[in-house]
Amino acid sequence: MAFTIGAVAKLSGIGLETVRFYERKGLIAEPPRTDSGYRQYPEDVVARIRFIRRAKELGFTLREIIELLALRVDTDISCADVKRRTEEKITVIEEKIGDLQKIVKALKVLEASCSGTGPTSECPILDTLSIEE
Amino acid sequence: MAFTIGAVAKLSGIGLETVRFYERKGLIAEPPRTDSGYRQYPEDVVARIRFIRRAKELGFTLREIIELLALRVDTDISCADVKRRTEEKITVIEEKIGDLQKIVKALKVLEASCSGTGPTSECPILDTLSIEE
DNA sequence: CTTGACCCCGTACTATGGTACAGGGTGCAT
DNA sequence: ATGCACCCTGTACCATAGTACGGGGTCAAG
Repeated sequence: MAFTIGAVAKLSGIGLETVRFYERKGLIAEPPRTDSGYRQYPEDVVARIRFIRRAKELGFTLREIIELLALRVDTDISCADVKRRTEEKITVIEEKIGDLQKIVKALKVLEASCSGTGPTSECPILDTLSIEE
Repeated sequence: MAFTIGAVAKLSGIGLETVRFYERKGLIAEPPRTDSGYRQYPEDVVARIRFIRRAKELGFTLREIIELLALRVDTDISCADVKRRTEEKITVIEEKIGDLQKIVKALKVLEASCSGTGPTSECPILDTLSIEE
């Protein structure tokens, strides 16, 4: 028993339009159709979409997820490639965390410099942003 | 002596097209024009664009920067508003850092589970992503 | 045999922050 | 007076990840 697109969307927790979007983007294969043109999904597409969802939650972009999915079926590629991609992703995210921590630090300095009283014309935060360096 | 758009772009370190883009978005005012239609910028627009650049570096979106710039000239608004916005921004960014740290933690668990040998069909990283929860 | 829920396609639109033309006009120096 | 750098407008395009909608066809229950 094949799934309709609506059933797939419901079971995998994404919108129906998103299923078609993923098909267009090559994340899921074009399914067979009924005579009337309705998509007929094999059950495993739900697992595939859940894979996509989890990878997205872990910060992989759709492009990267396409690559991860391709790795799964390419027997010439070793598990080491997957491990390497994971390590690269960790590095990139850790860099992003570092950037954001610098930003928070700078914002906290600004915040501490402001007493929270008086007009904006004397606001040390805006003053600091306005200073030409 | 007014600046041409090219001079403004060079002095403030952004692209010429971006200056026009900021004008369309309401980040900088429409400048007076010469008879032939050339934009004639007052010098302070350079400082304004630098303000925009620094605020962007601190994680403010263009929309938020428009608001910050508006606060500067609205005398009815107090410095406390600026401080509050800064605090909100700090909170949002700290939440984002927390999310990314969770992601890194999860990726590190995956990475540690993988010996880096063997085919992808036995890769614990892909297996974990594939598990239905 | 009709009504409502579901499906089809194609296109356009959302937000974010720009970038890249095409097809002109202008300003200045040689 | 002509060549080159610079400017103008308007529109379209980039990536990212979808969402919305119009105008139609289909399926199943009552």
